[in-house]
Amino acid sequence: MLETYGPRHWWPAETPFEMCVGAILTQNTAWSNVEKAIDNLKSRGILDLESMHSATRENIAEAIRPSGYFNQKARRLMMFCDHVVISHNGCLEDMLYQDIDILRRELLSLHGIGPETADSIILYGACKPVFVVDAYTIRIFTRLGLLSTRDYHEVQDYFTSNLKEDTGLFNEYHALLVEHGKERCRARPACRGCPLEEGCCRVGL
DNA sequence: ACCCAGGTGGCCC
DNA sequence: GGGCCACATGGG
Repeated sequence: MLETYGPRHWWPAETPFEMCVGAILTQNTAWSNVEKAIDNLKSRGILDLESMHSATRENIAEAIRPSGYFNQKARRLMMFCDHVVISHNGCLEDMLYQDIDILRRELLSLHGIGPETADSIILYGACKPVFVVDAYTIRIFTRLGLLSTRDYHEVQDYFTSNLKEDTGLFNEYHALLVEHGKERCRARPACRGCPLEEGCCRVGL
């Protein structure tokens, strides 16, 4: 995948806060829609912790409308901001640079942040070695016959017990799996990220 | 007119 | 623990 696609340079964000916002906005949503939402937040001047924390829910919701689930996600973003302000004196870095297990439990305690969003923030926001599992990862490895469970932590254990614990490796691997998973199958367009047929995708297996 | 997208939480059994 | 549902916009 690395040879085919090249380094992905993830996460596509200019600040840790923007990274966290993107992680929430991309839940079950195409990244192209998230980009529109991020641009709207930026042009409204509410893509930093203090500004978003003091913004109204309506203003946030209107800005992120293109990313879908905008009412739900506006609340989730506000709760994330509230948490950083209340529990970390408004300093996101203080939150991110904690012990990795403490940070994970803290993120999971927030409404609307589940295992994938939490791990994305830990890997790409805090730069700590946690393997991120998503729908593409499960689909690709199930098709390869290497996975027989869809349980998040069982899948995660499969990777972390077979890979060197390395932030750079985990960063690139997950990003490449997403790139591969998005690729449309040449033979059968309905099939994405299918590694099973000759010439089906750009990655030969 | 479909189907899917870098999930999560609630509810049911 | 697993199976369904709501949440919502935009692109193929």
